[in-house]
Amino acid sequence: MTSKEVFDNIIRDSVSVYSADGLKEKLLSGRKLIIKMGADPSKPDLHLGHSVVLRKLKILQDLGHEIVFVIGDFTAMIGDPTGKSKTRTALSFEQTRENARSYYEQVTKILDKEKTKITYNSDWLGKMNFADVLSLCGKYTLARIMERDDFQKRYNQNQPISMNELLYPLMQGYDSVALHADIEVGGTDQTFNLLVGRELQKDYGQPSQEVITFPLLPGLDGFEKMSKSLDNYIGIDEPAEIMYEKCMKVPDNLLITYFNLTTDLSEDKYLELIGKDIRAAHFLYAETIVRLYHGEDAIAPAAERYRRIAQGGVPENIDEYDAQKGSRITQLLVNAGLAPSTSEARRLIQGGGIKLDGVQVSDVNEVINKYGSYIISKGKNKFAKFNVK
RNA sequence: GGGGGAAUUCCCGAGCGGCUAAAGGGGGCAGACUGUAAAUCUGUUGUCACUGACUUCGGUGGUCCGAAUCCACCUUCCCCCA
Repeated sequence: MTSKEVFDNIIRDSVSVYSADGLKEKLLSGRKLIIKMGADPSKPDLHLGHSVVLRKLKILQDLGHEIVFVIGDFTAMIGDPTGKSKTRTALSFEQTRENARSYYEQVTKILDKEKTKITYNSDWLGKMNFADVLSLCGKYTLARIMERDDFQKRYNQNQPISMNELLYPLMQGYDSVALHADIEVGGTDQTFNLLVGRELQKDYGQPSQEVITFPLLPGLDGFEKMSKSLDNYIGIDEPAEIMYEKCMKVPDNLLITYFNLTTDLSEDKYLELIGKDIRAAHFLYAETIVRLYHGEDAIAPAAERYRRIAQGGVPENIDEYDAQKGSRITQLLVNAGLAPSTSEARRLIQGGGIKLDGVQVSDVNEVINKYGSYIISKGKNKFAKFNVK
């Protein structure tokens, strides 16, 4: 793609660009641009939601621009700005480096290893003294900070907002100053923070970065945005067969969105199929995603496994556990992680959700009293094999 | 600094001395129906050695035969006044 084509591509697929003229000018200038993207320093589990932005970064990278990830290790030391988790523990230095390594590894499943750079915002934020901080704070006003919708919401609902949280956008914005970023990209939920960077650069006498926001991918539940903690995600690191299975679970009404945001297929390849045979369209989607992250060879085994389970069969390669003769089924369920407690295991049996070698278990006290191998299943697609010796 | 309110199980939220492992909703899990989708209906949702026992209602200590419910102190949050 040429710079012009990339520009058109971005304009088409982004939600907003601030400003489009500025972006066009920078892309056509022929300069090597510094493109920033912020990254959470907690243990990364990148999923298809992240891939939406990463895939655009790849296009920019292919044009020769420099992609810089900012690991927010300094910001993480202070706490969680969303107010959701009060108990998030501060990460140690070693943890942040370890997580960054893992982040880099996942990110380079999409991006070019050589052309991708990782930085840590503690490098500059950690060196600022109180006078520097005051000077930074002086460049912004409370009213402007309070424009951020989650601050506003929490304020109106009488939820606490601590002072350091108010500084979050400033810190993230200052990252752009420190990097001399030309462009910053992120999901639409990041809009406010990204724009603060734009303002701050101006205040520090730099040209303002261009900000591009991309749509958030809805999760498999069809309501929330895709996220690890809500367990509604398809991870880019997951085994092919899990990916395949999850792709089949994408809600029907979101399949177009998923095709659009996470694959390279052109609309004519899937729109008609979705209208005609939604199930076939799901298969196409699953194949496309598995091909993208695991290659052509991974498709057939994953599809085979899926089909077997869909027909009520038991897949190959399920987790195996040793068991003692006389063990209760409830205990085995806990051992295999199919139930978090024996109480839950009992409920599952009472609810008819547990099968032993394909036969529904009806007695919560049922015991395995013969030697051999047994397959216990929970629901339609969770299995564990037990070898009783 | 002064005054007033609040803290309940994953979340929201009822309960205000025994009938309370704690209403109701959301979410989760399982069952039926299906395409391992959605919608709908049903069950379930503290733990365990499970017809019983144990631990839970911000924390500590008390009153009482008995406390999520009453008292004292502490912690955190919100509101109003300054």
